[in-house]
Amino acid sequence: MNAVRTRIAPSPTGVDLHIGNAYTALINYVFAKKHNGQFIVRIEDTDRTRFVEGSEKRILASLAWLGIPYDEGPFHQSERLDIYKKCAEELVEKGHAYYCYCTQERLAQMRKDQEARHEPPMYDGTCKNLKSKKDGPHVIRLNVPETGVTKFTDVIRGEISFENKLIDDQVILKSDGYPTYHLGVVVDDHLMNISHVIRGEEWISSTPKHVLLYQFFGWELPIYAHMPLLRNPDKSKLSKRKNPVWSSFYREQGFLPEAIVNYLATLAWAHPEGKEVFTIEEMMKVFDLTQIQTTAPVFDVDKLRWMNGEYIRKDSDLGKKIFEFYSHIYPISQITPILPLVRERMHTLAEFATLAGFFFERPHEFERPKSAELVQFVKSALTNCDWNHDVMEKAIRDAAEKEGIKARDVFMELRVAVTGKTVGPPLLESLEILGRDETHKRLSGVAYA
RNA sequence: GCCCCGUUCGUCUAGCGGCCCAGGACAUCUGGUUUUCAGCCAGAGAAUCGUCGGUUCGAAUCCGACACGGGGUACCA
Repeated sequence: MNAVRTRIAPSPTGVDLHIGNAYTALINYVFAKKHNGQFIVRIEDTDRTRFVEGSEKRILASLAWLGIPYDEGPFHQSERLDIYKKCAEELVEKGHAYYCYCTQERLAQMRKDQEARHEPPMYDGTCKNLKSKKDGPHVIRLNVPETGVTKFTDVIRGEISFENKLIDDQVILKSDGYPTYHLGVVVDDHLMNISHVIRGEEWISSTPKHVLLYQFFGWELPIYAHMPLLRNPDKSKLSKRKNPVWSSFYREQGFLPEAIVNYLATLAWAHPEGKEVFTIEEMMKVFDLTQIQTTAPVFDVDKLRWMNGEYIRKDSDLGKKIFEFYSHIYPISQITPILPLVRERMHTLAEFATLAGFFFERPHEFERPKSAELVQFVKSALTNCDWNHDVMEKAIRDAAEKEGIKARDVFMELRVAVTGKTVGPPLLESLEILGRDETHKRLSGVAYA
Protein backbone atom coordinates (compact mmCIF):
# COMPACT_ATOMS: atom_id res chain seq x y z
CA MET A 1 0.00 0.00 0.00
CA ASN A 2 1.18 3.51 -0.77
CA ALA A 3 1.69 5.99 1.98
CA VAL A 4 -1.50 6.35 3.95
CA ARG A 5 -2.70 9.91 4.41
CA THR A 6 -6.11 10.69 5.85
CA ARG A 7 -7.82 13.86 6.87
CA ILE A 8 -10.80 15.46 8.42
CA ALA A 9 -12.25 18.56 6.89
CA PRO A 10 -14.49 20.32 9.37
CA SER A 11 -16.13 23.58 8.50
CA PRO A 12 -16.10 26.34 11.09
CA THR A 13 -19.85 26.81 11.08
CA GLY A 14 -20.80 25.44 14.48
CA VAL A 15 -19.97 26.17 18.06
CA ASP A 16 -17.38 23.42 18.29
CA LEU A 17 -16.30 19.99 17.07
CA HIS A 18 -19.47 18.04 16.31
CA ILE A 19 -19.39 14.65 17.98
CA GLY A 20 -19.93 13.08 14.55
CA ASN A 21 -16.79 14.83 13.36
CA ALA A 22 -14.97 13.59 16.43
CA TYR A 23 -16.07 10.13 15.39
CA THR A 24 -14.74 10.40 11.83
CA ALA A 25 -11.61 12.11 13.15
CA LEU A 26 -11.00 9.13 15.41
CA ILE A 27 -11.39 6.63 12.60
CA ASN A 28 -9.20 8.66 10.24
CA TYR A 29 -6.55 9.09 12.90
CA VAL A 30 -6.51 5.47 14.01
CA PHE A 31 -6.45 4.20 10.45
CA ALA A 32 -3.58 6.50 9.47
CA LYS A 33 -1.54 5.64 12.54
CA LYS A 34 -2.12 1.94 12.18
CA HIS A 35 -0.48 2.18 8.77
CA ASN A 36 2.24 4.59 9.86
CA GLY A 37 0.62 7.31 7.86
CA GLN A 38 -0.30 10.92 8.44
CA PHE A 39 -3.49 12.48 9.64
CA ILE A 40 -4.26 15.97 8.39
CA VAL A 41 -6.68 18.69 9.42
CA ARG A 42 -8.12 20.95 6.79
CA ILE A 43 -10.56 23.69 7.61
CA GLU A 44 -13.17 24.02 4.90
CA ASP A 45 -14.12 27.62 5.43
CA THR A 46 -15.69 28.32 2.09
CA ASP A 47 -19.13 29.24 3.30
CA ARG A 48 -18.79 32.82 4.40
CA THR A 49 -22.45 33.18 5.27
CA ARG A 50 -22.34 30.48 7.91
CA PHE A 51 -18.89 31.25 9.24
CA VAL A 52 -18.71 31.27 13.04
CA GLU A 53 -16.01 33.27 14.75
CA GLY A 54 -13.89 31.18 17.10
CA SER A 55 -15.29 27.91 15.82
CA GLU A 56 -12.00 26.71 14.38
CA LYS A 57 -10.15 27.42 17.59
CA ARG A 58 -12.64 25.37 19.55
CA ILE A 59 -12.60 22.55 17.02
CA LEU A 60 -8.84 22.25 17.29
CA ALA A 61 -8.96 22.48 21.07
CA SER A 62 -11.48 19.67 21.21
CA LEU A 63 -9.37 17.47 18.97
CA ALA A 64 -6.44 18.05 21.28
CA TRP A 65 -8.59 17.38 24.33
CA LEU A 66 -9.80 14.11 22.84
CA GLY A 67 -6.22 13.06 22.26
CA ILE A 68 -6.41 13.05 18.48
CA PRO A 69 -3.33 14.90 17.27
CA TYR A 70 -2.74 15.77 13.64
CA ASP A 71 0.48 15.68 11.65
CA GLU A 72 -0.24 18.50 9.23
CA GLY A 73 -2.46 21.53 9.23
CA PRO A 74 -4.67 23.17 9.88
CA PHE A 75 -4.88 24.17 6.24
CA HIS A 76 -7.49 26.71 5.21
CA GLN A 77 -9.35 26.65 1.96
CA SER A 78 -9.99 30.36 2.20
CA GLU A 79 -6.27 30.89 1.65
CA ARG A 80 -6.19 28.77 -1.47
CA LEU A 81 -8.76 30.52 -3.62
CA ASP A 82 -6.42 31.08 -6.55
CA ILE A 83 -5.77 27.36 -6.77
CA TYR A 84 -9.44 26.46 -7.06
CA LYS A 85 -10.04 29.22 -9.57
CA LYS A 86 -7.21 27.98 -11.74
CA CYS A 87 -8.45 24.42 -11.54
CA ALA A 88 -12.02 25.41 -12.35
CA GLU A 89 -10.87 27.40 -15.32
CA GLU A 90 -8.78 24.50 -16.52
CA LEU A 91 -11.94 22.45 -16.55
CA VAL A 92 -13.77 25.12 -18.53
CA GLU A 93 -11.02 25.07 -21.14
CA LYS A 94 -11.27 21.32 -21.41
CA GLY A 95 -15.03 21.60 -21.81
CA HIS A 96 -15.75 19.82 -18.54
CA ALA A 97 -17.21 22.89 -16.90
CA TYR A 98 -18.91 26.08 -18.03
CA TYR A 99 -19.75 29.59 -16.92
CA CYS A 100 -23.26 30.14 -15.69
CA TYR A 101 -24.87 33.55 -15.37
CA CYS A 102 -28.22 32.50 -14.01
CA THR A 103 -29.39 34.48 -11.00
CA GLN A 104 -30.25 32.75 -7.78
CA GLU A 105 -33.79 34.08 -8.12
CA ARG A 106 -34.19 32.43 -11.51
CA LEU A 107 -32.77 29.17 -10.19
CA ALA A 108 -35.13 29.22 -7.25
CA GLN A 109 -38.08 29.79 -9.54
CA MET A 110 -36.86 27.02 -11.83
CA ARG A 111 -36.73 24.55 -8.96
CA LYS A 112 -40.16 25.59 -7.81
CA ASP A 113 -41.58 24.96 -11.28
CA GLN A 114 -39.84 21.63 -11.52
CA GLU A 115 -41.23 20.60 -8.23
CA ALA A 116 -44.73 21.61 -9.32
CA ARG A 117 -44.29 19.40 -12.36
CA HIS A 118 -42.96 16.58 -10.15
CA GLU A 119 -39.63 16.66 -11.90
CA PRO A 120 -36.33 16.19 -10.12
CA PRO A 121 -34.84 19.60 -9.33
CA MET A 122 -31.87 19.97 -11.63
CA TYR A 123 -30.15 22.77 -13.46
CA ASP A 124 -31.92 23.23 -16.79
CA GLY A 125 -28.78 23.82 -18.81
CA THR A 126 -29.52 27.38 -19.86
CA CYS A 127 -25.89 28.45 -19.84
CA LYS A 128 -24.46 25.14 -20.86
CA ASN A 129 -24.03 25.95 -24.50
CA LEU A 130 -23.29 29.64 -24.32
CA LYS A 131 -20.89 30.48 -27.08
CA SER A 132 -19.15 33.45 -25.52
CA LYS A 133 -18.35 34.77 -22.08
CA LYS A 134 -20.42 37.60 -20.72
CA ASP A 135 -19.76 40.29 -18.16
CA GLY A 136 -21.26 40.20 -14.74
CA PRO A 137 -21.47 37.77 -11.86
CA HIS A 138 -21.21 34.13 -12.72
CA VAL A 139 -20.45 30.73 -11.30
CA ILE A 140 -18.73 27.76 -12.86
CA ARG A 141 -20.70 24.57 -13.22
CA LEU A 142 -19.58 21.03 -13.73
CA ASN A 143 -20.45 19.74 -17.18
CA VAL A 144 -21.79 16.31 -16.32
CA PRO A 145 -22.12 13.86 -19.23
CA GLU A 146 -25.73 13.19 -20.15
CA THR A 147 -25.29 9.48 -20.53
CA GLY A 148 -23.34 6.72 -18.92
CA VAL A 149 -22.77 5.65 -15.37
CA THR A 150 -20.34 6.87 -12.75
CA LYS A 151 -19.30 4.37 -10.15
CA PHE A 152 -16.81 3.94 -7.39
CA THR A 153 -15.87 1.35 -4.85
CA ASP A 154 -16.43 2.05 -1.21
CA VAL A 155 -14.20 0.01 1.07
CA ILE A 156 -16.96 -0.69 3.53
CA ARG A 157 -19.95 -0.84 1.19
CA GLY A 158 -18.71 -2.23 -2.08
CA GLU A 159 -19.49 -0.80 -5.49
CA ILE A 160 -21.90 2.10 -5.75
CA SER A 161 -23.06 3.49 -9.06
CA PHE A 162 -25.09 6.44 -10.30
CA GLU A 163 -26.57 7.26 -13.65
CA ASN A 164 -24.98 10.40 -15.07
CA LYS A 165 -28.28 11.76 -16.30
CA LEU A 166 -29.37 12.05 -12.67
CA ILE A 167 -26.29 13.95 -11.58
CA ASP A 168 -26.78 17.69 -11.56
CA ASP A 169 -24.44 20.22 -13.15
CA GLN A 170 -23.17 21.19 -9.75
CA VAL A 171 -21.74 24.64 -9.11
CA ILE A 172 -18.07 24.15 -8.36
CA LEU A 173 -16.98 27.78 -8.12
CA LYS A 174 -19.30 30.32 -6.56
CA SER A 175 -19.77 33.86 -7.77
CA ASP A 176 -17.80 35.16 -4.81
CA GLY A 177 -14.78 33.24 -6.04
CA TYR A 178 -14.96 30.57 -3.36
CA PRO A 179 -15.15 26.93 -4.36
CA THR A 180 -18.04 24.78 -3.28
CA TYR A 181 -17.26 21.73 -1.18
CA HIS A 182 -17.08 19.52 -4.24
CA LEU A 183 -14.29 21.37 -5.98
CA GLY A 184 -12.42 22.21 -2.82
CA VAL A 185 -12.42 18.71 -1.47
CA VAL A 186 -11.23 17.10 -4.70
CA VAL A 187 -8.51 19.64 -5.42
CA ASP A 188 -7.20 19.60 -1.89
CA ASP A 189 -7.36 15.87 -1.37
CA HIS A 190 -5.37 15.48 -4.54
CA LEU A 191 -2.85 18.19 -3.80
CA MET A 192 -2.44 16.99 -0.23
CA ASN A 193 -1.96 13.40 -1.38
CA ILE A 194 -4.84 12.04 0.60
CA SER A 195 -4.91 8.30 0.04
CA HIS A 196 -8.11 7.44 1.88
CA VAL A 197 -11.18 9.62 2.08
CA ILE A 198 -12.99 8.46 5.20
CA ARG A 199 -16.03 10.61 5.78
CA GLY A 200 -19.70 10.50 6.71
CA GLU A 201 -22.35 8.63 4.81
CA GLU A 202 -24.07 11.87 3.89
CA TRP A 203 -21.42 12.29 1.19
CA ILE A 204 -22.24 9.16 -0.77
CA SER A 205 -24.68 10.99 -3.00
CA SER A 206 -22.16 13.60 -4.03
CA THR A 207 -19.26 11.23 -4.50
CA PRO A 208 -20.01 10.64 -8.20
CA LYS A 209 -19.49 14.37 -8.73
CA HIS A 210 -16.13 14.02 -7.09
CA VAL A 211 -15.28 10.97 -9.14
CA LEU A 212 -16.13 12.90 -12.29
CA LEU A 213 -13.91 15.72 -11.15
CA TYR A 214 -11.00 13.33 -10.66
CA GLN A 215 -11.58 11.94 -14.12
CA PHE A 216 -11.77 15.39 -15.70
CA PHE A 217 -8.56 16.45 -14.04
CA GLY A 218 -6.91 13.18 -14.87
CA TRP A 219 -6.07 12.49 -11.26
CA GLU A 220 -5.92 9.23 -9.41
CA LEU A 221 -8.95 8.44 -7.29
CA PRO A 222 -8.48 8.09 -3.54
CA ILE A 223 -9.92 5.11 -1.72
CA TYR A 224 -13.35 5.90 -0.35
CA ALA A 225 -14.88 4.77 2.92
CA HIS A 226 -18.19 6.21 4.01
CA MET A 227 -18.84 5.89 7.70
CA PRO A 228 -22.37 5.32 8.96
CA LEU A 229 -23.95 8.42 10.45
CA LEU A 230 -24.45 8.71 14.19
CA ARG A 231 -28.12 8.95 15.04
CA ASN A 232 -30.49 10.35 17.61
CA PRO A 233 -32.51 7.85 19.65
CA ASP A 234 -35.34 8.41 17.18
CA LYS A 235 -32.97 7.22 14.42
CA SER A 236 -32.65 10.54 12.65
CA LYS A 237 -29.22 11.97 11.89
CA LEU A 238 -27.60 13.15 15.11
CA SER A 239 -28.58 16.74 15.46
CA LYS A 240 -28.30 19.51 17.97
CA ARG A 241 -32.05 19.88 18.13
CA LYS A 242 -32.47 16.43 19.61
CA ASN A 243 -29.19 15.60 21.29
CA PRO A 244 -26.16 17.41 22.60
CA VAL A 245 -23.71 17.25 19.71
CA TRP A 246 -20.78 19.43 20.64
CA SER A 247 -17.65 17.95 22.16
CA SER A 248 -17.53 20.83 24.59
CA PHE A 249 -20.91 19.82 25.98
CA TYR A 250 -19.58 16.42 26.97
CA ARG A 251 -16.50 18.00 28.43
CA GLU A 252 -18.61 20.32 30.52
CA GLN A 253 -20.73 17.39 31.67
CA GLY A 254 -17.61 15.82 33.11
CA PHE A 255 -16.94 13.13 30.56
CA LEU A 256 -13.36 12.01 30.16
CA PRO A 257 -11.88 12.18 26.67
CA GLU A 258 -10.59 8.60 26.89
CA ALA A 259 -14.11 7.40 27.64
CA ILE A 260 -15.64 9.34 24.77
CA VAL A 261 -13.04 8.04 22.34
CA ASN A 262 -13.49 4.50 23.62
CA TYR A 263 -17.24 4.75 23.33
CA LEU A 264 -17.09 6.17 19.81
CA ALA A 265 -14.74 3.36 18.84
CA THR A 266 -17.39 0.79 19.71
CA LEU A 267 -19.92 2.32 17.34
CA ALA A 268 -20.11 0.48 14.03
CA TRP A 269 -16.94 -1.34 14.96
CA ALA A 270 -16.23 -4.06 17.47
CA HIS A 271 -12.95 -5.10 19.00
CA PRO A 272 -12.12 -8.50 17.49
CA GLU A 273 -11.65 -10.00 20.96
CA GLY A 274 -14.97 -8.67 22.09
CA LYS A 275 -13.43 -6.12 24.44
CA GLU A 276 -15.54 -3.15 25.38
CA VAL A 277 -12.98 -1.12 27.28
CA PHE A 278 -9.74 -0.44 25.47
CA THR A 279 -7.36 2.41 24.71
CA ILE A 280 -6.86 4.14 21.41
CA GLU A 281 -3.45 2.45 21.14
CA GLU A 282 -5.02 -0.98 21.57
CA MET A 283 -7.54 -0.04 18.91
CA MET A 284 -4.78 0.86 16.48
CA LYS A 285 -3.30 -2.59 16.77
CA VAL A 286 -6.42 -4.38 15.66
CA PHE A 287 -8.42 -1.83 13.70
CA ASP A 288 -9.61 -2.81 10.24
CA LEU A 289 -11.47 -0.31 8.07
CA THR A 290 -13.25 -3.02 6.15
CA GLN A 291 -14.82 -4.31 9.35
CA ILE A 292 -16.81 -1.12 9.88
CA GLN A 293 -20.53 -1.84 10.06
CA THR A 294 -22.80 -0.23 7.51
CA THR A 295 -25.71 0.33 9.87
CA ALA A 296 -25.97 3.79 11.40
CA PRO A 297 -25.71 3.50 15.19
CA VAL A 298 -27.72 5.40 17.77
CA PHE A 299 -25.56 7.51 20.06
CA ASP A 300 -26.47 6.13 23.48
CA VAL A 301 -25.58 8.52 26.29
CA ASP A 302 -26.38 5.83 28.89
CA LYS A 303 -23.66 3.58 27.62
CA LEU A 304 -21.29 6.52 27.40
CA ARG A 305 -21.99 7.20 31.09
CA TRP A 306 -21.19 3.62 31.97
CA MET A 307 -17.98 3.83 29.96
CA ASN A 308 -17.07 7.07 31.70
CA GLY A 309 -17.60 5.41 35.07
CA GLU A 310 -15.21 2.66 34.04
CA TYR A 311 -12.54 5.26 33.34
CA ILE A 312 -13.20 7.28 36.46
CA ARG A 313 -12.84 4.22 38.66
CA LYS A 314 -9.38 3.42 37.41
CA ASP A 315 -8.11 6.97 36.87
CA SER A 316 -4.90 7.52 38.80
CA ASP A 317 -5.17 11.25 38.35
CA LEU A 318 -8.78 11.71 39.31
CA GLY A 319 -8.21 14.25 42.07
CA LYS A 320 -6.36 16.58 39.74
CA LYS A 321 -9.08 16.20 37.13
CA ILE A 322 -11.76 17.11 39.63
CA PHE A 323 -9.66 20.04 40.80
CA GLU A 324 -9.41 21.32 37.23
CA PHE A 325 -12.99 20.49 36.35
CA TYR A 326 -14.28 22.69 39.16
CA SER A 327 -11.84 25.48 38.32
CA HIS A 328 -9.89 25.02 41.56
CA ILE A 329 -12.80 25.84 43.87
CA TYR A 330 -12.19 22.67 45.88
CA PRO A 331 -8.66 22.45 47.29
CA ILE A 332 -6.80 19.40 46.07
CA SER A 333 -5.79 18.61 49.65
CA GLN A 334 -9.43 18.22 50.55
CA ILE A 335 -10.41 16.36 47.40
CA THR A 336 -7.78 13.66 47.87
CA PRO A 337 -9.07 12.03 51.09
CA ILE A 338 -12.64 12.08 49.75
CA LEU A 339 -11.75 10.27 46.55
CA PRO A 340 -11.95 6.69 47.85
CA LEU A 341 -15.43 7.40 49.14
CA VAL A 342 -16.87 8.78 45.90
CA ARG A 343 -14.84 7.29 43.07
CA GLU A 344 -16.94 4.20 42.44
CA ARG A 345 -20.12 6.21 42.79
CA MET A 346 -19.29 8.70 40.05
CA HIS A 347 -20.17 8.39 36.40
CA THR A 348 -19.09 11.88 35.48
CA LEU A 349 -16.87 14.50 37.08
CA ALA A 350 -19.97 16.64 37.52
CA GLU A 351 -21.30 14.11 40.00
CA PHE A 352 -18.53 14.91 42.42
CA ALA A 353 -20.38 18.02 43.56
CA THR A 354 -23.67 16.23 44.15
CA LEU A 355 -21.93 13.41 46.00
CA ALA A 356 -19.34 15.32 48.00
CA GLY A 357 -20.59 18.88 48.04
CA PHE A 358 -21.54 18.59 51.69
CA PHE A 359 -17.90 18.33 52.67
CA PHE A 360 -17.40 21.88 51.52
CA GLU A 361 -20.70 23.45 52.35
CA ARG A 362 -23.24 22.91 55.11
CA PRO A 363 -26.59 21.71 53.84
CA HIS A 364 -29.23 24.40 53.38
CA GLU A 365 -32.08 22.01 52.94
CA PHE A 366 -32.83 18.48 53.99
CA GLU A 367 -34.33 15.68 51.94
CA ARG A 368 -36.45 14.54 54.82
CA PRO A 369 -37.64 16.14 58.05
CA LYS A 370 -35.29 15.75 60.99
CA SER A 371 -36.23 14.20 64.27
CA ALA A 372 -34.94 16.33 67.11
CA GLU A 373 -34.82 13.36 69.46
CA LEU A 374 -32.82 11.16 67.14
CA VAL A 375 -30.39 13.93 66.33
CA GLN A 376 -29.88 14.50 70.02
CA PHE A 377 -29.46 10.79 70.54
CA VAL A 378 -26.77 10.36 67.91
CA LYS A 379 -25.05 13.52 69.00
CA SER A 380 -24.57 12.25 72.49
CA ALA A 381 -23.59 8.82 71.24
CA LEU A 382 -20.73 10.46 69.39
CA THR A 383 -19.77 12.92 72.05
CA ASN A 384 -17.00 11.10 73.78
CA CYS A 385 -15.94 8.53 71.24
CA ASP A 386 -12.73 8.39 69.27
CA TRP A 387 -13.07 10.06 65.88
CA ASN A 388 -12.55 6.89 63.93
CA HIS A 389 -15.30 5.37 61.82
CA ASP A 390 -15.07 1.89 63.32
CA VAL A 391 -15.28 3.26 66.83
CA MET A 392 -18.12 5.58 65.89
CA GLU A 393 -20.05 2.78 64.31
CA LYS A 394 -19.73 0.63 67.40
CA ALA A 395 -20.71 3.53 69.64
CA ILE A 396 -23.83 4.19 67.65
CA ARG A 397 -24.83 0.55 67.39
CA ASP A 398 -24.31 -0.04 71.10
CA ALA A 399 -26.28 3.03 72.06
CA ALA A 400 -29.07 2.14 69.66
CA GLU A 401 -29.31 -1.38 70.97
CA LYS A 402 -29.43 -0.11 74.52
CA GLU A 403 -32.30 2.20 73.69
CA GLY A 404 -34.03 -0.34 71.49
CA ILE A 405 -33.75 1.86 68.42
CA LYS A 406 -32.96 0.51 64.97
CA ALA A 407 -29.37 1.40 64.06
CA ARG A 408 -30.47 1.80 60.49
CA ASP A 409 -32.78 4.66 61.41
CA VAL A 410 -30.08 6.33 63.44
CA PHE A 411 -27.64 6.22 60.55
CA MET A 412 -30.16 7.73 58.21
CA GLU A 413 -30.96 10.47 60.67
CA LEU A 414 -27.28 11.22 61.06
CA ARG A 415 -26.77 11.21 57.32
CA VAL A 416 -29.55 13.66 56.63
CA ALA A 417 -28.58 15.93 59.49
CA VAL A 418 -24.99 16.19 58.34
CA THR A 419 -25.26 15.97 54.57
CA GLY A 420 -28.84 17.02 53.93
CA LYS A 421 -29.31 14.00 51.69
CA THR A 422 -30.59 10.47 51.96
CA VAL A 423 -27.95 9.03 49.68
CA GLY A 424 -24.24 9.64 49.57
CA PRO A 425 -20.82 8.21 50.33
CA PRO A 426 -20.17 5.95 53.36
CA LEU A 427 -21.36 7.94 56.36
CA LEU A 428 -18.87 7.35 59.13
CA GLU A 429 -15.86 7.52 56.86
CA SER A 430 -17.24 10.83 55.66
CA LEU A 431 -17.63 12.10 59.20
CA GLU A 432 -14.11 11.05 59.99
CA ILE A 433 -12.94 13.36 57.23
CA LEU A 434 -15.41 16.10 58.06
CA GLY A 435 -14.09 16.22 61.60
CA ARG A 436 -15.60 16.15 65.06
CA ASP A 437 -16.11 19.88 65.34
CA GLU A 438 -17.90 20.35 62.08
CA THR A 439 -20.03 17.27 62.64
CA HIS A 440 -21.16 18.50 66.02
CA LYS A 441 -21.88 21.93 64.67
CA ARG A 442 -24.10 20.45 62.03
CA LEU A 443 -25.83 18.21 64.55
CA SER A 444 -26.39 21.25 66.72
CA GLY A 445 -27.95 23.05 63.84
CA VAL A 446 -25.37 25.79 63.75
CA ALA A 447 -26.40 28.25 61.09
CA TYR A 448 -24.27 28.67 58.05
CA ALA A 449 -21.69 31.29 58.89
C1' G B 1 -41.23 12.73 -6.20
C1' C B 2 -36.33 10.98 -7.77
C1' C B 3 -31.40 8.86 -6.47
C1' C B 4 -28.36 6.34 -2.94
C1' C B 5 -27.39 3.62 1.62
C1' G B 6 -29.20 0.46 5.25
C1' U B 7 -32.51 -3.50 8.22
C1' U B 8 -29.75 -9.33 14.38
C1' C B 9 -32.59 -8.31 21.90
C1' G B 10 -35.02 -1.24 23.98
C1' U B 11 -29.60 0.39 22.57
C1' C B 12 -24.33 -0.93 20.86
C1' U B 13 -22.83 -5.31 18.67
C1' A B 14 -20.79 -10.92 17.57
C1' G B 15 -22.01 -13.78 13.49
C1' C B 16 -19.36 -13.83 7.14
C1' G B 17 -23.57 -21.63 4.65
C1' G B 18 -23.77 -26.35 9.24
C1' C B 19 -20.34 -24.88 15.84
C1' C B 20 -26.80 -20.31 16.39
C1' C B 21 -34.11 -22.96 18.46
C1' A B 22 -28.34 -16.72 17.81
C1' G B 23 -23.21 -15.06 21.91
C1' G B 24 -21.38 -10.49 24.58
C1' A B 25 -22.00 -5.28 26.47
C1' C B 26 -25.27 -1.12 28.14
C1' A B 27 -30.02 -0.52 30.09
C1' U B 28 -34.04 -3.17 32.90
C1' C B 29 -35.54 -6.70 36.75
C1' U B 30 -34.30 -10.32 40.94
C1' G B 31 -31.04 -12.11 44.83
C1' G B 32 -26.30 -11.53 47.72
C1' U B 33 -22.67 -8.13 50.16
C1' U B 34 -24.45 -3.35 52.97
C1' U B 35 -25.99 2.35 57.61
C1' U B 36 -27.98 4.96 52.08
C1' C B 37 -26.46 5.01 47.12
C1' A B 38 -22.97 3.09 44.17
C1' G B 39 -19.45 -0.77 43.22
C1' C B 40 -18.75 -5.90 43.15
C1' C B 41 -20.84 -11.05 42.77
C1' A B 42 -24.83 -14.35 41.17
C1' G B 43 -29.12 -14.82 38.17
C1' A B 44 -33.51 -13.50 34.94
C1' G B 45 -36.29 -11.55 31.09
C1' A B 46 -35.36 -9.50 26.33
C1' A B 47 -34.15 -10.70 18.79
C1' U B 48 -40.07 -15.74 14.88
C1' C B 49 -32.10 -12.45 12.63
C1' G B 50 -37.86 -6.48 8.63
C1' U B 51 -41.44 -9.51 5.32
C1' C B 52 -42.25 -12.81 1.36
C1' G B 53 -40.13 -15.84 -2.32
C1' G B 54 -35.75 -18.30 -4.35
C1' U B 55 -30.72 -20.99 -4.30
C1' U B 56 -28.92 -25.17 -1.17
C1' C B 57 -28.93 -31.58 1.86
C1' G B 58 -28.64 -27.12 5.10
C1' A B 59 -29.46 -19.62 5.42
C1' A B 60 -29.14 -14.60 10.23
C1' U B 61 -25.36 -15.63 6.60
C1' C B 62 -26.12 -16.04 -0.95
C1' C B 63 -30.01 -13.94 -4.73
C1' G B 64 -34.75 -11.20 -5.79
C1' A B 65 -39.07 -8.45 -4.65
C1' C B 66 -41.64 -5.71 -1.22
C1' A B 67 -41.96 -3.00 3.37
C1' C B 68 -39.75 0.15 6.69
C1' G B 69 -35.76 3.51 8.36
C1' G B 70 -31.99 6.93 7.05
C1' G B 71 -29.16 10.16 3.85
C1' G B 72 -28.96 13.21 -0.55
C1' U B 73 -31.51 16.16 -3.97
C1' A B 74 -28.34 24.36 -2.63
C1' C B 75 -23.71 29.79 -5.40
C1' C B 76 -24.18 24.55 2.95
C1' A B 77 -20.66 21.61 4.30
